[in-house]
Amino acid sequence: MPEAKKGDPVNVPSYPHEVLAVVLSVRDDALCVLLWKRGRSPFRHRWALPGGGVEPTERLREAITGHLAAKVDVRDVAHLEQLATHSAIDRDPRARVLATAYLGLVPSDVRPNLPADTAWHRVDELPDTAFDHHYFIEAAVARLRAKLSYTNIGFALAPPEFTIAELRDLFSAALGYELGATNLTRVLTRRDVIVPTDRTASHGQSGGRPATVYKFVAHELTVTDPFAVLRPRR
Amino acid sequence: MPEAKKGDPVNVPSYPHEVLAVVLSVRDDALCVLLWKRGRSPFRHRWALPGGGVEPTERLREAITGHLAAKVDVRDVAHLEQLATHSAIDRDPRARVLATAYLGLVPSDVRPNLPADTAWHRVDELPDTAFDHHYFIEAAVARLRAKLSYTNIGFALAPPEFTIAELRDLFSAALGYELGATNLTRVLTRRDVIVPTDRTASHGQSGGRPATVYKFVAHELTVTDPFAVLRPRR
DNA sequence: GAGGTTTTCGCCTGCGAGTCGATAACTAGG
DNA sequence: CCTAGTTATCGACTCGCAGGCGAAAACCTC
Repeated sequence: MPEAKKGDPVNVPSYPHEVLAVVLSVRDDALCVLLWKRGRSPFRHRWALPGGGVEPTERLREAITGHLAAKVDVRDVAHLEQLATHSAIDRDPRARVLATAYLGLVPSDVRPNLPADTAWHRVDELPDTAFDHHYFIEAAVARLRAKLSYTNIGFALAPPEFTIAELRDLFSAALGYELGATNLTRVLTRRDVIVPTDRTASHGQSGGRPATVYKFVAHELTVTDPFAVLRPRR
Repeated sequence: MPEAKKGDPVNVPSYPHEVLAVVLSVRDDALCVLLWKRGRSPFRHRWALPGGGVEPTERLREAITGHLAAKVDVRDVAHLEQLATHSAIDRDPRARVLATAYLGLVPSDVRPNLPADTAWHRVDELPDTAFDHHYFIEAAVARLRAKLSYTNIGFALAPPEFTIAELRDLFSAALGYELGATNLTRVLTRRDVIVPTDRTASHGQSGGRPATVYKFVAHELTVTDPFAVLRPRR
């Protein structure tokens, strides 16, 4: 319970506050979310987002990073951004708890050792989830899909290096619909989001021309300016 | 202090939580934010965002709506959306206080009667602000400017009816740069964001052809799909 | 009705998205 | 070693929308 340090005391009400993470990743050609099966009431045996409380010395981002460490190696989370804060009075039947959710992304090539009660679930076949967690999941998926179109956020879903075919499959899985490899390549290279390396991959598949290996230019989020509309005159 | 109601108690720490509002509007051809001059320490005489605590019966949105009622007529706020939650340990020198900020928009034609300690400030000439409030303001301005390009959010800044010239001035002020009226009209009409009415405005100016009066089609936020990239194949 | 002012329309440019087919570059099997 | 099969990549094309400019329209005032 924090105490006033100096000046007039702060006179705003306090509430328990938790952080949650919607960790998304592409597994087996489908966009998946990391869920954890609750062992205790309420919502016993229902699937829930990983998360927990915030220590007095932690900021929200540090708190969710700490809670995730128990599930996946922290270095596996390639991107983490705040999503939203929910405040419905009865979102937790036990007491009023405010919740701030984060969106986390894990590249498709990392295969964290998950605890027994934790598993990936396809976002298009979600089980019943605990509390209001499905709202957070929907918001996270919508945000990811939107940002795939106008940012380089794909870097957080893809392996360090990949072929165009792999990237197309990755984007198709994340977006939920098929798309053409030709155009994907042109768009992402013209925007300087991806670049070809000088190597090729024999791909292990049944023959065929070896594919050029590509990589993302940056591993921090950059935005391709949203629209050509409403640009500065002249 | 809320108590456990049923099941195992919630065991996550509590923190004072406040809501803040970044209320933006175009005044005198400039994008402005509504600020309030603090009368007490800390940050005495510095400008701060309106806001306050959250009552146990209120959700965050209801709380900020209530606090805003003291400054502007609630019906004047044409759009309200959550921005972000800040959690820096010492963002308030008195105690640790979490803060959730909202973005509010007020049409340029409404002129609320402001209390004596409250005023509009141009966002390009901000005074020193209290706490971490300038971060919220920067985020709000960036969000508004981005959304002007790919949503119909202009409805919340514009009067119910307007001419193209007025709308161009409004967008120019909000975006911070000049733009052409021709293209603005075409883009917004093609997207069905604005429609012409059957009336014209003599405009009160020094002669000239009367301008067609336009209006926004919808008064709720709608999104023009973000990009043509990465569209479904076929 | 003449001159000035402002809006609006039509035509032009250009670029990026998207498609399709042709060609390149390999593997496997005779 | 040659051929058939497979996959990747490139080039040529279409199309729709952003953006600009100038001419014409529609008013006002004197």
